[in-house]
Amino acid sequence: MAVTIRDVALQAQVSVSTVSRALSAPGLVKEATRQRVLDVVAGLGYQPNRAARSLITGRTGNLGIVVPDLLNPFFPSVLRGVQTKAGEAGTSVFFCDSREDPDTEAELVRTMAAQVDGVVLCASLLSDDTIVELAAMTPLVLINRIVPGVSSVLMDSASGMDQVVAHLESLGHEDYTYLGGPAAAWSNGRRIQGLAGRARLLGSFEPNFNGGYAAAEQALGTGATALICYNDLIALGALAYLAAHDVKVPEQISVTGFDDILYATMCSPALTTVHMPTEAAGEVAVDLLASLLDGGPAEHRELPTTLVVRASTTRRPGA
Amino acid sequence: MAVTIRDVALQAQVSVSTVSRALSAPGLVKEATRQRVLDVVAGLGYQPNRAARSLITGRTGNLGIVVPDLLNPFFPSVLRGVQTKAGEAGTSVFFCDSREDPDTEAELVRTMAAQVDGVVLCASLLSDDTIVELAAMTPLVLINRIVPGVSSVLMDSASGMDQVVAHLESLGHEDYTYLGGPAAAWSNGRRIQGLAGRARLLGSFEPNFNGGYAAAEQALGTGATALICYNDLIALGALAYLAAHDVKVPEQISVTGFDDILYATMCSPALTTVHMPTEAAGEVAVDLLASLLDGGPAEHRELPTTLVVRASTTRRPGA
DNA sequence: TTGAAAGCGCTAACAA
DNA sequence: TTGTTAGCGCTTTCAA
Repeated sequence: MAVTIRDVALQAQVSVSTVSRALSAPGLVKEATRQRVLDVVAGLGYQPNRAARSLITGRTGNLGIVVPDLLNPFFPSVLRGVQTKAGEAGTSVFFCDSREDPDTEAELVRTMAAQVDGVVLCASLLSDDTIVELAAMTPLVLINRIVPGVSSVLMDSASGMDQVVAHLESLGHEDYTYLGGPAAAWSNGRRIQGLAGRARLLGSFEPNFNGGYAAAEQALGTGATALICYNDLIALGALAYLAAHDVKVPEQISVTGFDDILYATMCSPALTTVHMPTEAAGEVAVDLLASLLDGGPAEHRELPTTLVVRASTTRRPGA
Repeated sequence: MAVTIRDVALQAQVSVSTVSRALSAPGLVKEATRQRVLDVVAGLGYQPNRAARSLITGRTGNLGIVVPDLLNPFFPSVLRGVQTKAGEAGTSVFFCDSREDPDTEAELVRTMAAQVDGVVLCASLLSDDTIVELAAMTPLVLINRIVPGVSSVLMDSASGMDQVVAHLESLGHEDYTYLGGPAAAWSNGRRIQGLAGRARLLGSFEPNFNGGYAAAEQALGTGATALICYNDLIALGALAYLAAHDVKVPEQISVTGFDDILYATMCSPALTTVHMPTEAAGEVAVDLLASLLDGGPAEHRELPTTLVVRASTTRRPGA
């Protein structure tokens, strides 16, 4: 077996409790003793057994994150933020992908709950009630979702959408269609709010490339001069459909996305979209979780979004 | 506190050992007893404490994966495969992103080692020696890397590269340039092997969009009629550079990628690239890890790659 | 087929 | 400032 706290105690000629304290409550040990212990620890390469520690403290030192779709670049970026912040605190992170399925999502959170100190739930498709129930089971922080009494961090969709519409109107557009995401997605509702009735609503579509391709097909008949998409993946799908049908973007029709994933810069035309501070959101979520674990109250943070104007939007044809 | 094994024992009127056996060694318990225990377990919603179990068995029921860059869509896809397979066995997965830094990578594996049953190391930038050392510390499975004595699963780059070159030659190309990835990346060496001296070598470049943009700038002077890129992200960067400088792809110059990330279908022109079975690789890695944990020997698996011809390649100009 | 009891490695009273 | 000791919740001998 690996080296235990007793080996360290023996070699440092102190009791196990002194070793334990030297490591986790340095203030309670005489400096000289502490140094001796630390030397032995380093020499032996001792690493405390997390299971044993966890058994006593009730803390695991782990946290979990569940996202709807790892293949949407939006989410790995959130993961990265979570890992960065958690890593600083020596916390490890479990991940899970619910594949856009609410039942799987709830199941995953329940499973995780047993082995983490808390979980970050991203773009949840669950009902408010289920979320509240889950939050009673384990410290929970929501990303891009608001449920009363549950901590959350929001990348402000409504304001982002507002910027999109303002941008299109400044270009003379008057008739635009919103290609909506999943009905169960809270962000979708939020974006529709941001539209404030100023757009024709279509959808719901799957929030991925194929969904966008299908969406564009439906949208083309509406006579809209601009397509506002639920997210970049849908926008990219729409772009592909339009290209395949010789509809020029942005000359004939403008297209906007949401999220500002890496691809939004790479595609052609580059996508006008709303930038979301994904990594920052992940980091803030970890902070909120930490404050929850310290016994703090549920908190809500809002992160600003910014419209990034690229090549997929231009003046309304004939305007 | 949560419900413990004693609560179950009490209510089922058996000893704790019987409960334990009913749960983890059903054969050793009379069927009727077992059923009674199971009923109580369900009724109470009992979940065994993993820390306590782990303390005794020495197994954590967790595994870890470290990848160089979560923002490269190639890796989330591997993650997904790992999670899928691990989830089936009730195993949870820790993830870490090394940000393309070998020191960080080694550090992450060492940290993980203490709290997982094994780790999957993806596209490692470490030296063979370090990897061997790590493998002595914890069960280890490599993805896209071969080190003698260490389990690994390979998506066959050399053959993929061979297909790329054969494809270009069938289109009449004679002069092509390879835009290389990181020198420390084993896959890069492997791909160069696959080229078998048939291409001009340029690089190394960062394996991302910016790297590709810079790479194309250098490559344009070489007079090559085709650019073979280390990965799709580099190819995408190259595409962007070429578009910005009015070089028509594929009319003036053909471009190929590697990995077949989702975006390779979405870009314009859609990218001719080598499809990598990423999710499958993740799943196989988990299998290999499991066999390692069962005391099996280090194994090596190779997964086939296939060239996917899309719109970014065509006949050599003037051919 | 079952139960009693001894720990796994650690932390946290409680004493000294 | 340090040591002694009693468990945390579970699995696994060993006996019955």
